Amino acid sequence: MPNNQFKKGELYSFITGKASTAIGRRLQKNFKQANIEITIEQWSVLYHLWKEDGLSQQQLCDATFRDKPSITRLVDNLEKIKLVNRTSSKDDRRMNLIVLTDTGKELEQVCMGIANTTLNEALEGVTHGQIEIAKEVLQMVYENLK
Amino acid sequence: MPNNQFKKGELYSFITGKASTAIGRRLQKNFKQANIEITIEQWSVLYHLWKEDGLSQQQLCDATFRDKPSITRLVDNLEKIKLVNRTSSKDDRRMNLIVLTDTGKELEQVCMGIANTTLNEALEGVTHGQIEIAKEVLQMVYENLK
DNA sequence: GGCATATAGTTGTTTATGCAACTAAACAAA
DNA sequence: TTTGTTTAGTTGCATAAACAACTATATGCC
Repeated sequence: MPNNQFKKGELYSFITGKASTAIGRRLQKNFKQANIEITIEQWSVLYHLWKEDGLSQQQLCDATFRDKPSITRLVDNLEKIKLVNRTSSKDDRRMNLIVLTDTGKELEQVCMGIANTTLNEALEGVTHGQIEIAKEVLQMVYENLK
Repeated sequence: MPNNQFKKGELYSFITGKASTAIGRRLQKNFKQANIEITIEQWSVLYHLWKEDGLSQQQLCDATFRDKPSITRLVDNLEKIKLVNRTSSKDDRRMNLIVLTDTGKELEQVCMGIANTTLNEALEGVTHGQIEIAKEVLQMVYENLK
């Protein structure tokens, strides 16, 4: 992909990822309107726990593309608002298994509903084919830089 | 775009924007390797000043999709490392015009080179057609949520 | 001119990120 | 068993984001 195929202005949109930023902001706003007081970062952790409860912090790092300090502090804050608990693993005492509280579990339905609504707002007028290609490109970019 | 066209796992990539995050991190790393000590957020401000020097903070907000406090503090930090100066406008004394220092101007060549290289790394193996569609989708998402 | 309103920018607070340095447990090799 | 290495997680520090509340200047209207 030679340089000269890009105009500077186009380059910028890619790097700063304004579209995904916009989705994140909208999601946060939609959570707030539903009186759900969690950040999108917290949501992204909960999202993986809803799929599989009791993940270790390291597994959450891999799943959310965050580093260990970020997960430490996100889990700190999720514990503070009583949505998850740390329980140290019996197999390997180095590991914390992060387990949803009942309140944490109860949030899944409504949060995933809001996430779906938000995505539909974001993708209005975009065809299924376009979405598939966009996903492919994003995935390739991610793989290239891994 | 009905809900059932999305699997949950796909939804997630869109919202968290891991690809653009990855590009940002790589860019930062490439700057660091070239001994350029600026953040990608600072770069995104400089980028617009290189295109047009003497923008107001409000213009930088619009250009970078950031809010006013964010720009205030990015300009604070850019002033601290002596890459820009605030000069209050004579036409409208409410406005600060942000002007590149000589050092700030000198960074353009090498920084834009690194940005281009980074983008080429990121987009290796992605066709021009795919990129065009991805850009369209991101633009539509942004417009939908504006 | 004087008052209401809009606009430009700043400050405070909470949350999150990235990096480096750290502790503690597990594991592997001699 | 002791020594060195890897792995899991935490802490400290600087930078940045989002939101609300604030100051100061400009503008529009009577």
